[in-house]
Amino acid sequence: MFRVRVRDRLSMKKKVIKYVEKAVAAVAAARGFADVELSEIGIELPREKAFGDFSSNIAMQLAGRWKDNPRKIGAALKDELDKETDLAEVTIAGPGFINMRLTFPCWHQRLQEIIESGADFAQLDYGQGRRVLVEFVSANPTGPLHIGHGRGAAVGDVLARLLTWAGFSVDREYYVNDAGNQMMVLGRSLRWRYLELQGQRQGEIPEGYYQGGYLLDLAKELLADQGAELTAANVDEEDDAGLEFFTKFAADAILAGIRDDLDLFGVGFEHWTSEKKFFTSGLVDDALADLKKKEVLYEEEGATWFASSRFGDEKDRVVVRANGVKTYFASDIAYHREKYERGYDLLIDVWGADHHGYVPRLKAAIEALGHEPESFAAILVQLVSLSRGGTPVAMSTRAGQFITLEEVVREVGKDAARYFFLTRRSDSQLDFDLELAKSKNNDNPVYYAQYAHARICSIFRRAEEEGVKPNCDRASFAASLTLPEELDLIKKLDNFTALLESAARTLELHRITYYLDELAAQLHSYYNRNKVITEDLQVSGDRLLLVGAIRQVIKICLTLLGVSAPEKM
RNA sequence: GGGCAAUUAGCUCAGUUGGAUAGAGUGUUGGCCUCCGAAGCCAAAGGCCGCAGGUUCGAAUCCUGCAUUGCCCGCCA
Repeated sequence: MFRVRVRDRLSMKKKVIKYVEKAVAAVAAARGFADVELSEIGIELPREKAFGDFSSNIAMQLAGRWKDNPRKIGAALKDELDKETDLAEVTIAGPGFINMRLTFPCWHQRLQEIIESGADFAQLDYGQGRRVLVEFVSANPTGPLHIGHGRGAAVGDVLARLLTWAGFSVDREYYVNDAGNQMMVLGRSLRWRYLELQGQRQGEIPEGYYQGGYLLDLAKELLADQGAELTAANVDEEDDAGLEFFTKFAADAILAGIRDDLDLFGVGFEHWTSEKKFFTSGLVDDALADLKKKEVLYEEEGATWFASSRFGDEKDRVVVRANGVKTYFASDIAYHREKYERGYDLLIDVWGADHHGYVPRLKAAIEALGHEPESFAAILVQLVSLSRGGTPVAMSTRAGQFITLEEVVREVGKDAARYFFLTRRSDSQLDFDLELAKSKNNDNPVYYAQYAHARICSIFRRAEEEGVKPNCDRASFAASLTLPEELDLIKKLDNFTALLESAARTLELHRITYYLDELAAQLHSYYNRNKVITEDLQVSGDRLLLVGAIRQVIKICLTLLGVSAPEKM
């Protein structure tokens, strides 16, 4: 495998931090202060453009420590900063903010770096090659994926894309919950449908069984394929000896359907891991033995408990029931233990938000096993409520009345569905309106960004017709880009690395869609105000550089989101 | 009863480590195509950042209490 080279050099912010650090060190030395905690230096993008490109509150921070007036300290720092040739202007404002403005050539050079980085721009070495396992969807193979699973799928997949981009080595994993009671119920439900088809059962399917119509379809399939081969033992409802056949048939078929749906949604997995494997291979026993060795298990009332409360959980949890059956939690401990053994440095689980109470106990287990609690993160994904043109659509998994992911993707398209799921932070509730997501010509947010991309492509097609080319001359590169909105656009592009780093650090994906939306808005606004292709060759050539760089970043964003970047719409 | 989270414009939501005059979309009202794509742009109106205290140069952001809402609290998975 080739190693991805980090092509982005310094973002402007990091450059400015260096200047400020240097100035602080100089002033500190002059005042006889030895060490200053330089990590505390904060550089911000001011809200008001008039304040400059960057601003620092360091003078106010130092004021307390040095027992001096912040504006005085600011003035001393300004004297140092004025020596930097990249800084066009340094001013002290308000209570002691230091506002800095960079020179035009400085920004033009930054644009050049961005363009030269090409499709790799803003790739980070934040992850430093550490191995991450993102586990998501992991829906029980008892029915088709619904829209809630779709959100989890989008979040997990984009998380994996983002972390890969940020320098981690990432694998995606689907944990197949193919052990336990619900699989028995699945088998019984299919068996009942099968018998119904043969006229041996009438009326409503019993309470507690899976009611969805997909089981009836499966039963038909089963009857057509191999119905004749089923023995009396297979269909004996008194004795579950033959149940395994139905369970396996249903689970395999449903899992295959799930794979197809995810494929349609643009989501693939490196690993599909079976829960059953953990019981049959003795991995659960190994994990429990490990915990026992660490002296965090005890017996009480016939059951075996894990002392999770010692690690911050609110109470201890049962791992082996009094009847000798190991709990789901026990297999989950074994599962996560095995993930670490496979060599992953960081585990990320994407769960439904109703599982939030489960986080402390799993974290406790991870800590008890000797791993850093920070090496595990659970991303909680809130429910999706579905509506159509403003009126809610009722959903009930048990009653089998729900809109499947497949239906949604076929109706609104992969791009719109994915984008919609990522416009809000994952732990806040989301209303998904089918009509809105489907609308192709007005209110749909996904088209806003795609349109910006297509629009730039259109400009380039036009430029080619007119024989105008981007300005590649190093001496005059981008030199005519001096409008405030042009500099704002370069700043926005410059800030992309910081944006991705914060998204990767916090695991918050909505930051990408917000950034993309803002960048597209700036582009549209610029386009409406200024013509890219003009009589002036230098201006046209420079503006093509700028919009070309914007197209590049929009495409990176869309790719990270798994959304297409069309050249025409 | 205990725990976790949330509360920002009519509605849906952003708001990096505490920073300067609080942001977007949508909705409402009014403008912009003889001009590179109007799936776009511009402007106006709209706020006790749930309430009350505290911390400090400075709070939507941190702390405490209260109110309201959602979720979780099984030897289920």
